[in-house]
Amino acid sequence: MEDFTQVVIHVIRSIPEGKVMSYGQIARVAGNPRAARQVSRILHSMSKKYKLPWHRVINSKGEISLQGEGHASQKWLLEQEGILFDTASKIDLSVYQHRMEEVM
DNA sequence: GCCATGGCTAGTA
DNA sequence: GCCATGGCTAGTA
Repeated sequence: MEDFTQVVIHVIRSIPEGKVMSYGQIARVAGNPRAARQVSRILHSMSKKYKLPWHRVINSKGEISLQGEGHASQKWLLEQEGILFDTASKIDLSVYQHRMEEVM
């Protein structure tokens, strides 16, 4: 596995319960600000294998990016951790975003 | 080639 | 709503 992927996985694992990070933010912390889509790719293909808290990753607008069934289960999981959604089904990032220093 | 993005602009109200 | 962005897994041979 490549370095960048390794770091992204580490960062995702470090998101505490009840907090979220955005794809772009994770990419930034991992040292490549332009690799947001990469983060989505990693989540898509490696969440199971590496037991990632995939549901704690949302987009920069505070929305769940997944569509359909995935959307519902992600929302449910986040609510179990005490995260509140507004009427537009969005999360207040100023409250729930996990702040983190750059890694490596 | 795939991906679960993000940020900026035009164009409307 | 458009489009530039970029690192590389999974699954087959």
